[in-house]
Amino acid sequence: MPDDSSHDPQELPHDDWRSYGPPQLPRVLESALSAFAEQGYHGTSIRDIAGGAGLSVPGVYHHYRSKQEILLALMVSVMDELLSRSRAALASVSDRPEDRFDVLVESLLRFHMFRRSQAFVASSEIRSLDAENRDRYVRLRDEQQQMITDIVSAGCVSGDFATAYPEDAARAVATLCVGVASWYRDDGPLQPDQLVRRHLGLARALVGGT
Amino acid sequence: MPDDSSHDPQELPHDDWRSYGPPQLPRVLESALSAFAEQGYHGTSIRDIAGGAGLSVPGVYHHYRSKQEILLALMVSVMDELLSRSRAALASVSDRPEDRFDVLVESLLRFHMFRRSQAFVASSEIRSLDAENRDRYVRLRDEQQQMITDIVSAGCVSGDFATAYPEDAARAVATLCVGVASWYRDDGPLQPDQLVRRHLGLARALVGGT
Amino acid sequence: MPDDSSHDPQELPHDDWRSYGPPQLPRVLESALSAFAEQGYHGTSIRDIAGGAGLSVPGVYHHYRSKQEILLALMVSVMDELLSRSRAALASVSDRPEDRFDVLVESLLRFHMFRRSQAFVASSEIRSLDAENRDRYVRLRDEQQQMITDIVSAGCVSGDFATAYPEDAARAVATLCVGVASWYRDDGPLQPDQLVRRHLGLARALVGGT
Amino acid sequence: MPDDSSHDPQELPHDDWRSYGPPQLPRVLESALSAFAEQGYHGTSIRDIAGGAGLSVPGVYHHYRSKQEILLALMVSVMDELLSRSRAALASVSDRPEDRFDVLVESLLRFHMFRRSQAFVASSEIRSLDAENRDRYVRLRDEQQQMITDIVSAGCVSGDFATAYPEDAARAVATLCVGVASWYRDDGPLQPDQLVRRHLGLARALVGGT
DNA sequence: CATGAATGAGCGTTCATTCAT
DNA sequence: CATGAATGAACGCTCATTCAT
Repeated sequence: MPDDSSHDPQELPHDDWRSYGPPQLPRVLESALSAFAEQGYHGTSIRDIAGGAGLSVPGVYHHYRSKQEILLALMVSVMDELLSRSRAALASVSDRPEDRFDVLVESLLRFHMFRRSQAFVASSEIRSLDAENRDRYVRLRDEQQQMITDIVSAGCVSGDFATAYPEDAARAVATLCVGVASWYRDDGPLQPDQLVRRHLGLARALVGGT
Repeated sequence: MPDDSSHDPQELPHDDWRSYGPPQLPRVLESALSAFAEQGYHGTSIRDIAGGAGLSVPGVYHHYRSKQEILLALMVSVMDELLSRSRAALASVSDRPEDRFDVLVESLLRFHMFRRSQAFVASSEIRSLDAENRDRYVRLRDEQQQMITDIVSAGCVSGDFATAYPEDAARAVATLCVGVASWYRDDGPLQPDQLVRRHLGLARALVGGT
Repeated sequence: MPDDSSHDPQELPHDDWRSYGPPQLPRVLESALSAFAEQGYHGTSIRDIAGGAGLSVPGVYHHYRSKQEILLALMVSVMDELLSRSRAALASVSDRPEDRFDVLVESLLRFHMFRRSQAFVASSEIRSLDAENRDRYVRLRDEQQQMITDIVSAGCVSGDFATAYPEDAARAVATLCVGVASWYRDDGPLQPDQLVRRHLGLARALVGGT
Repeated sequence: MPDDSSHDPQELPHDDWRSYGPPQLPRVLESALSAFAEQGYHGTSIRDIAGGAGLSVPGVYHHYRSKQEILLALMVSVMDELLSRSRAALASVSDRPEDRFDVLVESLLRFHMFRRSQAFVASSEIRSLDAENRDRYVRLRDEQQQMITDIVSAGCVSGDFATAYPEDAARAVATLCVGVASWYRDDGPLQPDQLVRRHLGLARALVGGT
């Protein structure tokens, strides 16, 4: 099994969490990503993946032990990058809940714009993970959700936010950001910064901020 | 091919759009629904569907010409019920944008609570529809989205709502309601009326209502 | 799964244990038998079996759940016929150990001549059975071996046989009979009755009979 | 291709044909042997063999051109050792048929005890040899069988043996000895010398010796 | 509607084998 | 000898679908 760790986003601390180059996925994952995004995990064959990666079928199995392992590698890599960028975003601001909220939402929005298909696959193929892998993955996702909830709760305590139901609001914020991956297009009418500004406004409204 | 139109929800005008009995799907669709919800369209075999419906495989083909036709029938039936309930909800109130918004959002929320798996499958399996069927279905879905956008726009004109970007806000409202299907559980901590109240508040915040 | 019990040798009591018609195996087993005999279980593909049976690959799976199940069905059917004929043979003679020995050996010899490939596959593919199936099969085989051992032991007690090591001798007798399946040919120089006579002589010598 | 002839048993004249050290097979053949013994030739992959030998897959191909060549090398080496020991055994006694018979049977028995899996694989995988290799191997095996037949025939002429069908008896003797490989265990109840004594008795009985 | 039988195509996976380094 | 990368062919098995009864 080859060493793919060079592609592991953890190794690249996303101190510049706002900048997105082209995703650095190994060929097989790249191919699997677009196939899963279009046809889903079960609708994609190893031959599809191999073809998209310019490999033969056994060539794919040289790198990954099974189709399931490809899915897992893909989803973990996505979640790793998301978490890494979220942490970097939070590390770049003060302790004020408002600032922390803004920067985290912005990071989520940008990720769901610029890693559209990754984010989409990661959220839609959880059920295709084996029980064990699913547990492992869900823990990562919950960690991300908790980051939002914690900030919203802190903001309620501090009086920066006014929602009576911080957890519901936090979930709505996450839903809003994740939803972006379902409709955003690079070539759409909305410029990234525009999108961020507008949706940050919506997110603030959800938590009863100013 | 037998006539299944007797199951068409359009025939039952949902004048009581708030009340949800058990869904009235033919056995095959019922079985397909839960299978698609758990494993997706491509992860489900005709044998799965037949087994779940207590039918033989040819028995399934007696009712539907293909697996694709099952998916289409299911998705159209879901959308029909959703639209039918939305129209009934709107028909039950005045012309005031605030009332219309509230009632439509409430209807959407209730549908995504009480037709959880239907709504989930309908939104996640669009890509599994044939090109032709997909067009047909998307038109229905756009119709639903347009209902929200129209009301939000009207509210902005009338001064009831204050958002600067009615279309983005309307989409966020829809995302919020659809998202409910992803996490709501009958046996969860939130009572239906409670959920409606809280999320109606969130929806109003999104459009800058009071 | 179709009912193959009509081919089950247990249902035809082999009261005429000496007479061998053509084997009455279902087409799939017939095909598997000759393929296994020539190339072994692992050297035989489902496509080989299907082709030999005049079926498509799924056609084979309509009758048997797996390749392993084919092997098991084959081996059990062989052992059933062998045991059934052995019992019939013993049931046809007196209690005298000499008679019982002669008739059992004759039955074994004839079986290994006229069910050559069956016997060969049954003895050579035990290792290809799953652990569970192997246990089940080995019990049947031990039962057959025990029939010989019991008779030899009885003959030693009665003084009909003179061997000092009845168990070793009984195993040698079985080895002798089973070995026939490795070299006997229908079109060989030795007539069946001739073969039986000569090898019955050898078997008697092994137990120190007269 | 490296020269493996240093492992060729012909170079170690088995003048002490009774003594068995651990088998001196090259690692690849050693690994192939145990794999073939357990799962058969077709049930064994090159990766199995490589793993068992502590080699990489290309490492195996460094020593042998193909899987088939491994099988051939293994079977020839087994047969070489068997024949070499048989000749050494015969060279150690007088011309008396009885002595020659005893010593040859003893050698065969010991070989099938102490080279159990070798003997088993050699006899069960003949069908897995290519046509050409099979011919070459069968000639060796026939040579071994002929040694027995010749001695039995000589004993009949000299009056030492009393069987009316020397060839059948000789084959039965071989079958008896070969059969030992199917059930003998190092840790079984029968000591090697005991086993030899008892089975020599059985072999003598087969040829009508005293 | 059921059962039973069937099939072409395709599934995920592994095979023996090769070559560059 | 190892590692790493690769491949055409084949593996056991399942797919959606059909037809006769």
